[in-house]
Amino acid sequence: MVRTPILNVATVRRLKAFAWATDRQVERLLSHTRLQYVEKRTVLFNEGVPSDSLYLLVSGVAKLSLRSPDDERVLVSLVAPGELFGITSLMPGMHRAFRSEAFSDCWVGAVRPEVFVTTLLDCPFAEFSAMMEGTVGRWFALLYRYTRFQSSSLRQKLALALLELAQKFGVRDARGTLLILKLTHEDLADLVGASRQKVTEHMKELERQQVLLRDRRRLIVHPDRLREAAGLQVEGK
Amino acid sequence: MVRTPILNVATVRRLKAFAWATDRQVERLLSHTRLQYVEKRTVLFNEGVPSDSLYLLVSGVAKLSLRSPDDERVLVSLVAPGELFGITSLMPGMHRAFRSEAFSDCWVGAVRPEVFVTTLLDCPFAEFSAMMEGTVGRWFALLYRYTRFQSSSLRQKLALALLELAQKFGVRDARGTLLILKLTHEDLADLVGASRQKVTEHMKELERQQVLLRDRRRLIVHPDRLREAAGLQVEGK
DNA sequence: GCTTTTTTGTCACCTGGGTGACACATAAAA
DNA sequence: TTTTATGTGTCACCCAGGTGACAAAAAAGC
Repeated sequence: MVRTPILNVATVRRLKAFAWATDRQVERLLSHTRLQYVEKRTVLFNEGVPSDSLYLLVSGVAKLSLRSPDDERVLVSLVAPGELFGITSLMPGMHRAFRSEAFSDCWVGAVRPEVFVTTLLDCPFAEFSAMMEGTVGRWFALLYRYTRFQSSSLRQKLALALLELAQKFGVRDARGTLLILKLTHEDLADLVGASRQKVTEHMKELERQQVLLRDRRRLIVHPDRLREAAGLQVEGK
Repeated sequence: MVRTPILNVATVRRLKAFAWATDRQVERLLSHTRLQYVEKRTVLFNEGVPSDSLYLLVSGVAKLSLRSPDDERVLVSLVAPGELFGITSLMPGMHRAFRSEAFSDCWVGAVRPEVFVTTLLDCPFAEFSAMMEGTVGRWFALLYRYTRFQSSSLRQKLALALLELAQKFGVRDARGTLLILKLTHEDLADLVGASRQKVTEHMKELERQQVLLRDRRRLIVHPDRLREAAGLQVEGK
């Protein structure tokens, strides 16, 4: 059997977690933290599920990953002792962006995000989390896009980028979603990290397939067809 | 000449910015916001400089980018009206991660981050920003790594990943920095989004070049040589 | 309108990295 | 110790996407 570690203020300090918090705060926080043992390979949470806990890795190594469009596992990050993870729980109603599993046998501490915020910050959770969403929410979306880029073909990256643009800059139109900015193929190439020429080829191909069309220098995309053309999940398989 | 837009509560609501804030709060915030016109292609801030302002894009399109190891510009994201950007200013002492410039002529509102936080959240800036750093700081680092991955060779990605691991899991050792986890080449491959075989080849090559060595199944890396071998910035050119 | 500059479209050619296959080494299990 | 499973090292071969080059088409200046 495994020896349960002691989780007290000294331990937290040694882990360099919550460095900014006072001893009192850390103590209060710990009294609401439940320590759990997670055996290697065990999944702590899956991507897509509601997020209701914040985790502190006490010992071992945890792993964050996601499943790419073509069903491969992308290892997003390895979590070291002392790190907080499961941060989506700090944003209102946000679902887990990544799967988390034990890379080696781990001890983790779990806290409810409300407790975490109110203990360490003395401000209502709802306000804090709205603030988080309004400020770092988009950054998170960016990270999400980039992790998906990993292991995608150029065609898929292009689709992903266009979908994001459609969401940000699109207005509904009889023919689809009109992007209200003038983008050159070069801009798109820079955005997806590809060469201008190949972007031109793929764009042409996408026009041929009727998933997007151009009105002078403005793009009109058809999100659903785009998702489909790139083999991204339309059906929730 | 360009007509100055009116920046009032109604405008902010239309932009769907600060959706969670009350009218009073928005009003107060606006009274501390200076509106400025930024002409297309003008740089608002550069990566690496201290960050002392938070920006709201009022109209136009802004662009975030960074310079990759081999000196190419990577377009990280396009910012739409209503979005906040320059978020590094919310974390203590953090420098700008990206360059921001006007993609088209823009109007932007600039606020001091302290004002932003104290107005909308009623909690001391120092505490809030420490909290931010402790929670989303690492996510930010991840985003940073991924944006650099774009436009890097496998060799560079590997170097970047190993450097990150050395920072998280490394302990000083007579021979360099010892990584205290057992990693297979397959794990590394998943981390950088490459095939196991190629990772093996590059790792072997790196061992030959003495930038890393193995003690049984544990890696010992030499961060400086690693950075150099991958052509990353050692000198602050 | 006419020029100049910027984009787009399409080549032919090259290369980094993916794939499958298999031998060898190392570690875990029995 | 022997067996079995899991990593590592190295092939030969293929392909997506990079590069350079250049003509045609659109925009932007004038």
